[in-house]
Amino acid sequence: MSKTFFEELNSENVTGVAYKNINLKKAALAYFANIGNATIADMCKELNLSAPKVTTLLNDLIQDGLVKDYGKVESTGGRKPNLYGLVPDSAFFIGVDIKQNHLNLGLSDLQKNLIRTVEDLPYKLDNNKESLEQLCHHINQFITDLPVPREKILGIGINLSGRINYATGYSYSFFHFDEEPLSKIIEAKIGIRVFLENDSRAMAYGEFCSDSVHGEKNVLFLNLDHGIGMGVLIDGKLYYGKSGYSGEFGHIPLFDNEIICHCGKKGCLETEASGWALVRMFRQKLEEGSSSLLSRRNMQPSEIGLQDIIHAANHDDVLAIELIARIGENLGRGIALLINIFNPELVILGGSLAATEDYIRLPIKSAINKYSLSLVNNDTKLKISRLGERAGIIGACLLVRNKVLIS
Amino acid sequence: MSKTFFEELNSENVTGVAYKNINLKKAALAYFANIGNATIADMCKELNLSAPKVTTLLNDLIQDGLVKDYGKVESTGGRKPNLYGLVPDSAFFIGVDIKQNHLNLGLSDLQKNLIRTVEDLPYKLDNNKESLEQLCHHINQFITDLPVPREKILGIGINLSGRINYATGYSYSFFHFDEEPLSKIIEAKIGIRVFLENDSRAMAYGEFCSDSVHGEKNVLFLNLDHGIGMGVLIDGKLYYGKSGYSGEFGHIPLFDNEIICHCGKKGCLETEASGWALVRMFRQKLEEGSSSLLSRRNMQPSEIGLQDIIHAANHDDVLAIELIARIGENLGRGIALLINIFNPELVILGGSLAATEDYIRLPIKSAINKYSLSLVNNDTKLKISRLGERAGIIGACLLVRNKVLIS
DNA sequence: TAAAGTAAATAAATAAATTTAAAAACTATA
DNA sequence: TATAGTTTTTAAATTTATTTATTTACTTTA
Repeated sequence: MSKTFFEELNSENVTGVAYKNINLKKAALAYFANIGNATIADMCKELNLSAPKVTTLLNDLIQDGLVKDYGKVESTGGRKPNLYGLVPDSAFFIGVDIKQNHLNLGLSDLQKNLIRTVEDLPYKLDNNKESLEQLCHHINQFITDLPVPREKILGIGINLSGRINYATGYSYSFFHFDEEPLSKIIEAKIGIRVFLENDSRAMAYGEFCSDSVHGEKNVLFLNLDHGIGMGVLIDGKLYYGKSGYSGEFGHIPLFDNEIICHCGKKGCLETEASGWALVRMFRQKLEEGSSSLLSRRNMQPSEIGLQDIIHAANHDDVLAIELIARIGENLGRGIALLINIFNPELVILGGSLAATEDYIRLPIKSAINKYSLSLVNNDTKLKISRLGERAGIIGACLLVRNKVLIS
Repeated sequence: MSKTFFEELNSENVTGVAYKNINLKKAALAYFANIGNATIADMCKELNLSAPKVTTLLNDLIQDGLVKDYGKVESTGGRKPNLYGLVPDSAFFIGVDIKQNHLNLGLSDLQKNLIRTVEDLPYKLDNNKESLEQLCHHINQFITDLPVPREKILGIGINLSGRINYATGYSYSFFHFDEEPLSKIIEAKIGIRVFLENDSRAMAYGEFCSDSVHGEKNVLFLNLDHGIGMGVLIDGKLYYGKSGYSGEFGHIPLFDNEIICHCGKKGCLETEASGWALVRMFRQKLEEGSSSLLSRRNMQPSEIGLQDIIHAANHDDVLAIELIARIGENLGRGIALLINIFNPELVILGGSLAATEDYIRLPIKSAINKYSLSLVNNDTKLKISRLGERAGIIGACLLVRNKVLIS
């Protein structure tokens, strides 16, 4: 029943009143999707329709199985209105967050509820066909294990790092073997619509939809991990740029050094302000004889990873805290620049480094004050991500939901 | 007649069918404003309405005096359609572009035609009440000299450099004497609605509406003058940020020098890549004994201004060309960063330095290639402004037109 | 506890839009 | 040059949405 509805939703060559009705249905669904449940009166205001029209519209959507009557709700005097909203289990979405060394998978329903997650599933992201095969296998396994019929899953959102052209479904940094776009290749193997997204942008979207954001329309999200990624919300919408490559904040030429970045250039922000840089600095300090919780545990410098340093900092390791402050200061200079350019209401720090909270936030904050115009930076709040590691799967699910439901 | 219409346009507390009709009128006007003239069939497609409805809508607008029938036009076989469009002289807009040492004024009609301009009117922009008084006087004089009745002028757009809060009408860098917003103060003295805008953003808008831009939706405009300003077009709309302070590209901390910028900070892009920087470098070179067209004309280093250097470069002065190339290289590093962040389709170079054309464009281009990711910068075209000095008044007029007509 | 007041939902009446059909204006081809 | 084919425009018919009025449901106050 609902399947025919989603077909109808994307049908072409519909004109006149039929077209308008489809659009009204979309608008109603989008409203429910964004706002949650609503009364007929709410919908009248939102959609500029009369009560009888909204009533028939809702009845149609109830017939389609997408909307249901949630019963009466309190009123400010007078007859209690009925509340209507989406039927949570009428449709589902899958989010896949591909990290360097593991996979996070999640399932959300129509009402944004995260029903099930599988986190830290061991998986090695390599740029070869076996790795891609493995990925599809994991996704398929996840789906077959779900207590949800396959046909109710309307789409899969996959987050991948590097250059992704969201619109065409091409990935340029990973799995770019064929003529066909990567999204189509995975789609063929799984049999459900696939949407690729840049990992940082997906995390950003997850965060934007969370309660970190209250009505702010211009927000920057920074994914502070080994690399530095960014997602930009402008006017309440994700910003892509021409081909979806926007937000390459990690590779802006901000330093005058001789360190070669992963991108092949010199002087990138990532060479002085990323997780890679932190690991490099940390190892170097140890080799120079500095002491740390980690060295006292007899770890070799070359064995030490980013997670170890973050963990050490959160256990009051002075060297880790010092170096994170240095990273933060460098990063803050970069963020100052973003604030001058974007005049955002809010900057959210996410990714694994954000777990060090004020150890990274405060140096960033003071660098922002130092390097950006005060009238401008007074406008901007600086927060730590609420969702942490989960931002990725949540964002992936919500993006697919949006794609299918709203646009 | 048309006056009552614009009142109706902004009337509140209108609901139901009356509200919808006002919205349709707005949509029709916006369509004409953006696209130009159109046939009934075009409007049907655009507004998703039936032919009879569009006919009555157009008749209403014709009654209001805003739209007229432009007669028949060629067809692809079959009956020739009638073309409808805005009545050019049913409404007018004034644009005022305030420069450091002069004023440009312009009048445009409803059809975007620039009817009259007064350029290079001597005026000294100082941050005091006399200067503000002078400004109002000039504007008033311009208006009384016009062959257009005052009541047909629906608004005045004023471009000012520095921090402008477009929404509230406050200017923070100039004329910030009173509690009241500057726009209201000028409005009171002239008796016509006033809209303030940041100068670079207004120029950007002028350029975006010109034929430099063909369907590109994500465009950056750089105002290369004494300072460096930027206007950003995102998804076809001007980007403001939280309070309208976005685009402070000149004050990003990109250099590690000891030069104090106008903003009070060190290391700003403006200290190494602006008109001010060019003048400083040029004077220094002369003092160090370098030779130039200008020194051979017996000009003292301290007398030399930006225009002189631009003029010299365009007359093949080697020193000027060399230093402009250096400025261009520094600027290019900044633009590379913007390209990484925005992935724009187009970057337009405007402002007085853009008049040196390839002398500035080519060094910028090569720095972009050097400092930004190639997959990203391959997406971006780099053009010199078409409108030159006029971008300001055109942008100011068009912004007011937009404000009154569309939003 | 009844009556007055308020808001939501529904029904009937009315207004407004779309559809369908027909007329008008033009092009292309036999 | 007449006729068939197109496309626009207008007119009439029909559908659809809005208004207005009424009923239902509940709150508040006398």
